[in-house]
Amino acid sequence: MSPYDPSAFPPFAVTVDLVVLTVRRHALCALAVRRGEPPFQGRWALPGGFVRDDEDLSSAAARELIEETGLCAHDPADPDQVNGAHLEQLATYGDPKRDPRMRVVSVAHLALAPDLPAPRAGGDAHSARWAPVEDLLNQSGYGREGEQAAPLAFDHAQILADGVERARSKIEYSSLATAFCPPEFTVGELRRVYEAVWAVALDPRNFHRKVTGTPGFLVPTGGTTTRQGGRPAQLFRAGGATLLNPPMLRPEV
Amino acid sequence: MSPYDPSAFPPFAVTVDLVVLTVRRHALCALAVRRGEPPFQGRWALPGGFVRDDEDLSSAAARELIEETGLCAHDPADPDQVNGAHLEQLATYGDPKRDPRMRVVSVAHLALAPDLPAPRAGGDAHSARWAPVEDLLNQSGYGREGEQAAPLAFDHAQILADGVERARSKIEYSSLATAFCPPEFTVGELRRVYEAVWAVALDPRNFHRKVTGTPGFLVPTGGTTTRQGGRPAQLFRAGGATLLNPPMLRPEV
DNA sequence: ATCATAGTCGTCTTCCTGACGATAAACACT
DNA sequence: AGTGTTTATCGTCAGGAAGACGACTATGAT
Repeated sequence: MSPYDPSAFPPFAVTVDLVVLTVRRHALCALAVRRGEPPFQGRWALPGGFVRDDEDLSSAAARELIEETGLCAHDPADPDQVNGAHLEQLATYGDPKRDPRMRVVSVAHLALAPDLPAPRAGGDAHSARWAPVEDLLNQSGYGREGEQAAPLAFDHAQILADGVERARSKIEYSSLATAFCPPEFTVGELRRVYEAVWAVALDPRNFHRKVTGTPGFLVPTGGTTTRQGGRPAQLFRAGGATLLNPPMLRPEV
Repeated sequence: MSPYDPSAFPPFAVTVDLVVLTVRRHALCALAVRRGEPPFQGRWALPGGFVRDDEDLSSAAARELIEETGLCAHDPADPDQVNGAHLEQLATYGDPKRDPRMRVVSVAHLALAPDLPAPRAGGDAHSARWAPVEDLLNQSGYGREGEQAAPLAFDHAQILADGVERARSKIEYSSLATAFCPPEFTVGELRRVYEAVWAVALDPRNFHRKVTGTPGFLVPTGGTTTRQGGRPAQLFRAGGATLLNPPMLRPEV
């Protein structure tokens, strides 16, 4: 058996699927596209597509992210950044039966983005929308417009759940929560990100002490804002630190 | 373009590669096999192989693990356990140039095993051995027998480095370090695992207080042992807890 | 002027950790 | 038996971090 013999190994299709998360209206939301073709025609799914012949996995994920969200450019110098959004590999899903058409291995990626304008549909999708992850994962619940929420296509509910769990745990020990914020943000906005992702309420005073006291997490820009009403707040940028030590503590219960 | 048209997507070969870690003689070691065929003939590589047509990724990883280490059985009830060893997906590597022969996407898995007998060679490998990860990653160093250590084949040095980093961080906040221990072990043995994986020295008294004080981490079996010389130590089994809260703290520097 | 809303600074208590002293129980010597 | 060595285990103390929460500040709305 020659190592070059193509019959020596079974051929697979390889795709990337994207869990794109953002925080809108105090809720953690994911990008979902409606499938225009069978199987699962008309059902919601995660955006994704085939990896091209000469393309790295991360490049394919960045390309799909740009296509689906309209983010403009990818800085090749930082493979984890796509125009302000964070992008990382999540996990790979390869159950032989996960796609009824053929053997497909999907390399899922996780993207965290600030609140973006309404998504544009692309590819084989009839439409795309930001949906609260709670609605997408809770198939017995109802969507925003009162429609019965059907479960996501393929194994995308599992992929989404894994992505949400990754995001929830990663903002504990890294500064990734800032990826959900615009370039300049207030402590309160950052706190609302944590509250939305973890679905908990945090004490504003202890949160303020923690994030401003962690070296390298936040850098004051000097400006202030009144975006949220109330007393004006200092504006910050994300500092250079990526790992928070000690970490943010997620409340019990 | 029909969704069933095989020319609509490029075909890939999909493999699993294994980072199998264990602790031997106070050092973190990985399983390496010597390649018997080109490319990289004669070089050390991680064990691995093609995913079969009807096989899940985790099944393929478990099969390779059993083939390479001689572990006897896989309990389908717990997909993270292979006869005492822990197995989890690590990451997927798909650079178009990572294999000079063809387009190969490799789904790397991480296995943590107690000290096993000398490995048996299998598949296309001339031989297999446990090697300190430091030797395998430090291509300018020398191996145990004084031989010049060549870098690992393909991108396996990167995969191994990622696996080691995963193991190092995961024993901080999970009870996974017990996967490096036999079914019954002492606090001292567990401490030597942490010391080997992190390559640090830990205070035996504080370590003892920490692990025995964390609920669900360790369960006393009632027995004692004198395996290491000195005063007999209590024997423990791994408790049900998987997440350690608060985590073990890795010393700075 | 008063209220509602946010932001920011402090205080107090509790818990956890790191540093390290002291004791206990085995073995290897002499 | 006695002494030293090794490892295990318990205790004490000081410092740091986090939760609970009081107090004050600066805006806009009524």
